[in-house]
Amino acid sequence: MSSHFKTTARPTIIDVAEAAGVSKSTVSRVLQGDAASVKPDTRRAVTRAIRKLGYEHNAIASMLRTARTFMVMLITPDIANPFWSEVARGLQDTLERPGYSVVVGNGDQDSERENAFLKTARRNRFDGIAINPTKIHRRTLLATGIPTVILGIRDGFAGLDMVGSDSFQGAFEALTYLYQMGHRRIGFIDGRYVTEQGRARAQAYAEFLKQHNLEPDPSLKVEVPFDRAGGQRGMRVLLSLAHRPTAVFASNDILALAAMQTAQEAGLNVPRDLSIIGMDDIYPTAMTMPGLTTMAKQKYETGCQAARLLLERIEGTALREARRCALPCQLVERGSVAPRS
Amino acid sequence: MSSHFKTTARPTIIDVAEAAGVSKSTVSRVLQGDAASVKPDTRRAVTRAIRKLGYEHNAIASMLRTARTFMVMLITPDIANPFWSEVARGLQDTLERPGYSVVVGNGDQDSERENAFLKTARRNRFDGIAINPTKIHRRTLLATGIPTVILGIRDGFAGLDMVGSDSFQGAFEALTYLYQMGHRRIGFIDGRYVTEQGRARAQAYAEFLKQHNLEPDPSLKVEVPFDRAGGQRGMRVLLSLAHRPTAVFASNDILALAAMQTAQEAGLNVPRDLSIIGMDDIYPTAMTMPGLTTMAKQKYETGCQAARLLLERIEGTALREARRCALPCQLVERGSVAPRS
DNA sequence: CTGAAAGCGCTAACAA
DNA sequence: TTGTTAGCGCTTTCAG
Repeated sequence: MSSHFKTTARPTIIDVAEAAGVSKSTVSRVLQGDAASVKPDTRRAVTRAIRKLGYEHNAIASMLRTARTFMVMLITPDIANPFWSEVARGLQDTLERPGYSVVVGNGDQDSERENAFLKTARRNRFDGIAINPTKIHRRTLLATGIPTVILGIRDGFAGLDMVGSDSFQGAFEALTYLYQMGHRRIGFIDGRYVTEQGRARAQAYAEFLKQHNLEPDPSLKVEVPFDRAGGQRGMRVLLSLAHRPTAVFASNDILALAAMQTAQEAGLNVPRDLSIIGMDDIYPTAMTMPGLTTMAKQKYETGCQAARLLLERIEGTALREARRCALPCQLVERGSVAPRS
Repeated sequence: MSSHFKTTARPTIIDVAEAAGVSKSTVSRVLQGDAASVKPDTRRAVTRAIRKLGYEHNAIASMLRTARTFMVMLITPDIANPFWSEVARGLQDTLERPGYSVVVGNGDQDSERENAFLKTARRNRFDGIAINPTKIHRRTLLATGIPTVILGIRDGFAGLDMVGSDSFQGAFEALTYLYQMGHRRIGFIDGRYVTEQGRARAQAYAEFLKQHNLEPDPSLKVEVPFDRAGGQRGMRVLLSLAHRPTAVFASNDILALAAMQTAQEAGLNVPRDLSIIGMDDIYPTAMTMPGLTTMAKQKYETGCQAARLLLERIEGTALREARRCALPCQLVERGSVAPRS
């Protein structure tokens, strides 16, 4: 079967105008739903002509004229990462109603790639940008001249709207929860960001120990890269300790899941022998046995909220002040944490 | 800190022309890298002016003129589904090089939503469409007049390029693998599609039984919806059988994972008491204990290949014939299958 | 309430 | 090799 698409010359607003016996301004008016300024009869005639000719509005032409594209660029490290794909979903769903499309760019923690997407956003005159910056600086973002919202709570982005999760609160509550379950010797697998960020969890850990008068034991805290191998290594280190922890908090679910797997492979029963709690609440946490207890970040909601801030900025209804919106993490109990035996 | 973005009037090609003392055509030529037809000196002068003025090419204007947008619409049921986000990644990575941006639309198995995205693609004069159609028909797609590639191997889309996985082969090999591991009594948790598709796996199951002279036992095959609850129910039914299977094949990993969890909750040891194999190879399969053995679909590669076909279609270098590309599934052994004891 | 006219910023013949 | 010219299809004053 041969493949071919109709390449008929599409009718323009002028064709419609002729067919309806009016001027193109009038057609344009009904197209824009300018209700008040077009007589019902005229409107009907135009509508009929539109349908008859199969006319389809050319958004490109109107973009050129109005300098509005209804396009938003979303830049995250990787859309295939379930965390970001959920944020993306929230952003898209919220932006869809008012008619925006979103282009997603995978920055891959790479300066050149992030910049390339920024460039596309500028060249294509996008109306907005939502970005989780890894290698991009505040100045660069401001210089685009395009309304921008930062995904994640980060320092060094003054003057830009920001929405993310309250990691400090999340980590603190995770630790407090373990404490309430009777745990006193709590390990901490700390993901090390490539960038400077992410100190919130470590600060929460320190603060937690202090508040509960727990002796800080350096051997209980292990810093690893933010991936499966890291979680594996972190757990191995903790298991090798003469005086093992009874519970472990990991900076995110990837680490926690890998840690749990590692503990199980070592013959431990989770949560009987060891409790584990993570952070983020990504898709796989419900799939394991036991399910992973975690401090859920509101990923979808983050995307929605980012979209709202961005819309206000684009439409100019926002206050001049940059806003910072930290959504709280919420405990989701699944089964990887038990009272200390 | 107040938020404000420079809203300087951007310089146009004319400003550059003036500054460089040439005509705008010349500027346009160097902008398009029309190397042969611009004297090096002139080119340099223009380049300098561009940099000096901070000129940035206006893609919208050139879209209007050239009728090319370098935009592609990707429509899948849900980008937050790890399966589709991987396909998306492949598509994006491949389309990025030649300068295309991709807008992702979440169809949600909803006719209206799918149609809305198609409409956006038309109004914005997108150059291409990649879609996994759930409620959209061939005619509608053809009528867009936009080069389109179907994601997934499906009937009823004659005349359109198509790329997906060979589910029949995948299912057949999964079953054969179980057979080779000594299993003879093999359960089948069959995901029921909303649409008519997806019979390939059931056909493979039937064919497999026949080839190996295994008596078809209706009680071993249970049809369920394609979600976690389905997998759970499927496994419960199989476990309730007087004569239980020793191995189970599930239509996809979501079902398989839920089934495995259910079996474990029932006190079975996987794979010692029961072997389980899935299909797709989604992200969480590596996170469970044991890891899920599965027939991997080449998701990323599907996206890449779809992009390639689409590019050929857009650039008109493709044959007229529609192409159908079925990528083979590959066995990934993780630990949920063991020889029959 | 409707029409005429002037572009938005760029590309692409066609001349020179 | 470069410039001139005529739009791409739409929106938006400004008149009437």
